[in-house]
Amino acid sequence: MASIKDVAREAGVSEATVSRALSGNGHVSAATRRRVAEAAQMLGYVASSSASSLASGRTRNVGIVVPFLDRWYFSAVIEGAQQELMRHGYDLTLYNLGQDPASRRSVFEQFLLRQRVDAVIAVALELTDQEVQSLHALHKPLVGVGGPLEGVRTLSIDNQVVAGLTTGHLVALGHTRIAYLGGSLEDDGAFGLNLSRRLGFTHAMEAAGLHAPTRYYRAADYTIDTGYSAAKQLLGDPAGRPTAIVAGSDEMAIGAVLAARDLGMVVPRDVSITGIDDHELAAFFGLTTVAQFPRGQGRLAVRLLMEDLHPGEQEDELPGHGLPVELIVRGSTARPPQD
Amino acid sequence: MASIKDVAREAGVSEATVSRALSGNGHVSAATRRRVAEAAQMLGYVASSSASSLASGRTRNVGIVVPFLDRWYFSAVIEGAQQELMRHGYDLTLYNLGQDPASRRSVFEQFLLRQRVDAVIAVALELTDQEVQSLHALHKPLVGVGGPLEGVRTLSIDNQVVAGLTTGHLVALGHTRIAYLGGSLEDDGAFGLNLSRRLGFTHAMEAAGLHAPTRYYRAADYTIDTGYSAAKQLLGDPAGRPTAIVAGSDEMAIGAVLAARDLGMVVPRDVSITGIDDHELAAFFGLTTVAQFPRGQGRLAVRLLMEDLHPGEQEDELPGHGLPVELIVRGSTARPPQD
DNA sequence: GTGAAAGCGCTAACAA
DNA sequence: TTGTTAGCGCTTTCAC
Repeated sequence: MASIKDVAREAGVSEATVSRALSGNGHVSAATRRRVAEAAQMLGYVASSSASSLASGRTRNVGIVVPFLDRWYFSAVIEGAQQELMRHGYDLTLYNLGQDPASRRSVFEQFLLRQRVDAVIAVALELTDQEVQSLHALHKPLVGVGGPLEGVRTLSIDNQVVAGLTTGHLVALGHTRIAYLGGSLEDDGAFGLNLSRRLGFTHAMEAAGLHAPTRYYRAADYTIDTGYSAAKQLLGDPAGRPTAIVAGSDEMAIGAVLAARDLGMVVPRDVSITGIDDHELAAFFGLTTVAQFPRGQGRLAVRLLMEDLHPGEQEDELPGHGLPVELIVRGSTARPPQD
Repeated sequence: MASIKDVAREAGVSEATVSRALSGNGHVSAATRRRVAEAAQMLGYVASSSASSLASGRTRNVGIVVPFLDRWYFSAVIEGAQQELMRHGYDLTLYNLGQDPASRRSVFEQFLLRQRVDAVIAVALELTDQEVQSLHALHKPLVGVGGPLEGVRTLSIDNQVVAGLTTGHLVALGHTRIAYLGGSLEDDGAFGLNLSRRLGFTHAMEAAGLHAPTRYYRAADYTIDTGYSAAKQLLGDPAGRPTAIVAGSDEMAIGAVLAARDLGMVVPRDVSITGIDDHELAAFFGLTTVAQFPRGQGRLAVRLLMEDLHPGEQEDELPGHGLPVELIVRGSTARPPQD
């Protein structure tokens, strides 16, 4: 492995100059810069990140903490963050909390403290006060994605608005008997996510002068599976069943679509169904939904961090809290059956 | 941030002793070790990874290179690897090749060369010769998961065997008109994955004295979407249609299940369908499939690396090439219709 | 614009 | 078993 010393010798300059020329910090004449660049290229020199980190105190690495990996939303956020980090020459180190409490603890008490990262992105995390403390104690730039953390800047869509959008769409189509399929309020650890979406539904209904009876509210836990079961309950009894279902996520909506089909119903002729997310499967199932853009959220989180890490280099001002969302109308919604 | 010097002072020993006590390298008396541990605990000391890396040449970090993130298989492998790495006190840095050629190049020419990782895991990568060269040029332990790389140890299931398993299952049920739905042979970049699975099917058929006509071979590209279309073609014509479909992946199989339903067929009464993977959705669709265990593959990859990185510490011998697979029989397969 | 030199915080000989 | 010492390879003052 060629070292900075080799490059210096090859280019006929001091190590300090090589460092300056390659990093862009400090003034170097154009000619020297070129000579150094050529020497580095020739020798295949790439600065050792540990030496550089130790000397400068910057690691060019960002940590991302997630509660799961194998869900569409999380991997999309990670992908977006990674892409943007790479553009800035940063690496991404992954901390997955998982379900094991011991490993969870060690993330906060060991891994994040090793001075390996310059900043941290926390994705949709539900943390104890102490864990939030640990994050703040790092004294490093910190940004949350997808869920508010005590005293942490967070990128989050307005869940109430989002649920209102799909509900409003159905109301506009003429539906009056609309049911809501969402996360349970009992274990709404996820930052009031369940509550916000449900409130968005209820408010949009009220705004239209409508009211959903209690039995039209069904709980499921964001999987196709539980969405399927809940929807079967909802649609099983032909008398007084809803003509539309607002689901709190695409997975639950897909479950509802499949449940309707299994009951011999045709979507959207017999029942309209909406989701939230624009999940990768949403298009296949022709689901009307509200897209949020997790990849963009990951990218944006990185941009915010870069603003802290390299002040004055931002290319453009960044949007604040209201992240973009978009109602995507597909084939799963239509006017209610005329009976 | 407390440094090793602070701990040394607090514990009344030299820095070297602190290092030895905390890292476990070198002999330290039990009493000293305890004192050092207490001092470290008290001061909240965690060794700086860059300083430690620079001095020791070891980073306690492993790089994982993947072509995508947002697919079930990859995130599962990553999750498994991450878990196991954490057990060993290692971090995981993520390199996603993505579709942009420039970023792809910089992974091999910049990022991996920064001495940030002790070893590399390459997941289902299709690399150019030059890229493989770059990996070898790192002179670091290297292991592939899910696809052979020139001169790299690789963990891979036997795709031919796997396809043979599902085919054999259908044959045993009495099916004779069996179709194959798999990746196209034209762009079989994925290490002959498409070819191997198809061969597994063909051989199992031959072994049973059966033969599938050319029109029973249909190409799709591992998505629900394309599986759906291909299956519709296969099942659309009631005359001479197959009684069973062997799909080369669960996604394609799920597409086939949905296509059959849309054609008014009942699975498995009218047609049996099998997949490969045991994807997270397989259980919901009642899919008979062959499970491979990507999480376990990620874990195993790490174990192999740890054997190189810390020789003589392995807890148990590791299995070699034949990774475990298991035929999972669910409701999507049954005896063929009696006509 | 460039060089000399100190030092980032740790580990690993080597001595004792 | 423990301490002393010399780096690891870079960055960053401070001179010039």
